[in-house]
Amino acid sequence: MARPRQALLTKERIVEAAAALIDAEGLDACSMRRLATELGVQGPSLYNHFATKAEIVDAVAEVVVAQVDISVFHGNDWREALRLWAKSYHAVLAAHPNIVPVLATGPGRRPAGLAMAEAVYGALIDAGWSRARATHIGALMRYLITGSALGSFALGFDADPELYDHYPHLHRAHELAAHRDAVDEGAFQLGLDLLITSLSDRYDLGVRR
Amino acid sequence: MARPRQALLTKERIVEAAAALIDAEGLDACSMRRLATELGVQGPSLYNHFATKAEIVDAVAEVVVAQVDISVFHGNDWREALRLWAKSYHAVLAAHPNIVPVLATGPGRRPAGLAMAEAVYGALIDAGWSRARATHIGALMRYLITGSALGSFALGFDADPELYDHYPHLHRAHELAAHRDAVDEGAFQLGLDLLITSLSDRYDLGVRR
DNA sequence: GTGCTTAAACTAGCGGCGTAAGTTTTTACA
DNA sequence: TGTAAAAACTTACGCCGCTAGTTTAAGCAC
Repeated sequence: MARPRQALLTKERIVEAAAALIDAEGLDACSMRRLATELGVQGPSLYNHFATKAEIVDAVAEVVVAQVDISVFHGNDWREALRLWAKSYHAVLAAHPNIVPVLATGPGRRPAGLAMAEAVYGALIDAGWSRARATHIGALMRYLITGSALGSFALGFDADPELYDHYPHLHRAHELAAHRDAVDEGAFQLGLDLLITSLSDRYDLGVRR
Repeated sequence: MARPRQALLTKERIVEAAAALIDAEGLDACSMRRLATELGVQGPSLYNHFATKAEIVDAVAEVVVAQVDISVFHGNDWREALRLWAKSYHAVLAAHPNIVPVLATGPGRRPAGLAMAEAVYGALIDAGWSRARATHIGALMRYLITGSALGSFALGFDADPELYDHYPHLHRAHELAAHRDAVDEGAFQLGLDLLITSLSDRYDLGVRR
């Protein structure tokens, strides 16, 4: 087939298919040939629309980050805004866990990531935090959110019960996987609570740097 | 060459070379052929000592985690122990950043990882935290530590100043990379402080579940 | 309308990847 | 001393990202 009368591919179609493939089968499954197959096309044809595979994956990351609600930074106290944003971010990553390793390396040049950084940092600055502290708080929130999204704590423990025979306190660790949601959600909620309440305490004491 | 009079490879030599290669050039550079070359051997020879590449990488992760100081859980108050352990863990990961993605998926079946989980969880249980809360706190610490080790927050922002023209609060974001250590260390220290002091407050109030 | 440039598909192929299979030689033990 | 296991080798398979060159259609200038 040479150039078709109607283009088979668009950037949007490619990104959509890549996102679906990554969600369904993981980053490794999303090879250029496989992705092309999903789109009914040969592998190298994708290079007519993206220069590299990294650009495609980046575009997927972009649409995922764009789903995070940053409107909460308007009209809310910085504490409440931070909490709502973190929950939204966490929920988005929970819905697309396979792309998290890409996001964990930072906003890079992605508009949605930069817009999010702008919103978070701006809100903290406007609240009166020093530039250094606002940066730290932003980084810290990212550590918590991506750290929790990156690998399930509960699933990090092998399910083989015998493995824990020699670790007296871990004798029920093989049950963690069954309570995955409660464990991982509970830890995230606790972390968010602890961080925001203690930041709030400092703030109220006037310690903003 | 057939079987040599003196074995060219041992598990230890392979793991040592793999660790050095990963530290120096990253996970991607550590291919079976490349690793074999470093050891003066052909690629498939490695399979006489390890069944898969994953086993080699896992062994590297094991020796890295084994460097974390878990002796601090003996003879220290749980708060102080947690703080000292977290700093040690953080320092180890900072010294071997390229292996962090492997650790971030959890202890799996690695003895050092399990021993660490045992020490942390055991200390929290012994201090009087409920099983659920001890699990949450352990997970939370891992989120903070691996989250901060995984990707530098400071380096996550592209160095191109023009990129930030349309983000009023980010106009100095391109300078972050230059202060990478201060930013990343400051955020981690802040997070550790906030988490431990607020956990300590709850604990002192008798809220241990 | 004709001709030129560009776009978007194709096929073929390069070097690298993890790993399987089979070969050769040495070592260790019955 | 004969045999089995160990540890190196070579060869090869099917993936991978990506490049080069080809073909045909589309869009635009004159």
